[in-house]
Amino acid sequence: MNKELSKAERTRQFIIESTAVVFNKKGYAGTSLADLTEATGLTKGSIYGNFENKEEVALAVFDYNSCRTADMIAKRVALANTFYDKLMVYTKVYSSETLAARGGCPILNTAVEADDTNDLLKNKAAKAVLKWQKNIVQLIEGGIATGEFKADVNINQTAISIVALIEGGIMISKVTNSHANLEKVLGTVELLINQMKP
Amino acid sequence: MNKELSKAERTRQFIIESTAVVFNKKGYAGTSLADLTEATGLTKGSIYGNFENKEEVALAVFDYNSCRTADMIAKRVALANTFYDKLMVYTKVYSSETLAARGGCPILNTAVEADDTNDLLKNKAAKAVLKWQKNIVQLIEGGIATGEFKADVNINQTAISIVALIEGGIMISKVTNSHANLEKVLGTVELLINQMKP
DNA sequence: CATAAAAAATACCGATTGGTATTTTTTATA
DNA sequence: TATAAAAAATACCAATCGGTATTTTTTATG
Repeated sequence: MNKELSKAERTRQFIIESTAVVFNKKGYAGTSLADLTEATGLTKGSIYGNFENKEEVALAVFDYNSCRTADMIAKRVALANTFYDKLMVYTKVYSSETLAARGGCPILNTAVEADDTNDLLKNKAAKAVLKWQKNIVQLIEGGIATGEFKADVNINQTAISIVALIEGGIMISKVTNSHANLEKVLGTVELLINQMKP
Repeated sequence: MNKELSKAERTRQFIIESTAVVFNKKGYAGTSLADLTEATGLTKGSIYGNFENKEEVALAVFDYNSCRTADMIAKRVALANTFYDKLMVYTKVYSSETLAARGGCPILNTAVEADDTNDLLKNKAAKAVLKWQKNIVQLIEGGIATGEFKADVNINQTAISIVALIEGGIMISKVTNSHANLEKVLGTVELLINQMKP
């Protein structure tokens, strides 16, 4: 009786999901194997039966964490009718405080920790940033094609600046314990989007 | 013969300066005492004769790292004649790649690592962010007073957004190894500043 | 230059780190 | 339900962790 996934695959997924928050909060270096056994209720032997080492767990967890956010955004973007509304999804998603409870944005956390210490994690974070930027670029291009946005918009600069604002805003709001700060920054994201209108 | 500073004070400062980059690159959890002895050439006994523990070194290093940047900016701001030029200093300082060589912005690095793990470091990072924002607010207010900027500018939102853009831009450019990305983001900072003109 | 104080080095400590070899338990299938 | 394979637990490992007590060296001063 195959239940779609083998026992090993289910355990692997269970480990990833159970340790996703602790890795995002404590970082790769700050998370110990004891943290992993505590979060999962499993033993070291079991974890090492499913992963080669701590790094492999961290890499899988990053994929899980970043895909979680990306999938959620993609669904909301798909539901919006105009390219303007699709872009506005980003301000609404990050305005809700669900991300903070899970330790903030995994891209930001991983990028900042790994950029001088771990190339595999760094590359994953870099790809996630560029994919995000690319998605915004496509939404702007779509809006230009339909006439929602001006044709002379600086597409790449606007896209990367939206990402920078959101990530910077998350950092600021988390460290200052002030959601109001994030809302101000998201207000500027909205401003950038509105300025693209003809 | 007192040379201004006692031997202990000089050693303390030597430890701070010698470990400033390694702490900024590897983070608090990722930096071991072995890293500190290696960076200083001193022994553990010597380091612990001048600091109570690793945390106290990290706290002193954060102050040193953040003051270094803040002092450099303050000097450049003081030299600029208009409030517009004073604000533009931020885009020029972060455009130079000196920060990246030292592991990026210490405020960003510390805020992201410590926000869920170390309250003392987190509070220091938070204060540095708020002080930075306050400085920008004062420059905008100065510009409004002289008529350089419009009176109806959303001061706090603009100030916090400039900080968010720069910090987000640093994260993106470091993780993607692309200084061009930071320059695009700094272009948007310039845009925000220009939009305040009457 | 003798001497006391201060600073740095040495030599240690128990606890925890990431990781593995082996045994026990669980699972799936014939 | 017997059995073999797979998965999880146990028990262990050397190395490193942050930290300290003690000894040696350096420093400043009378």
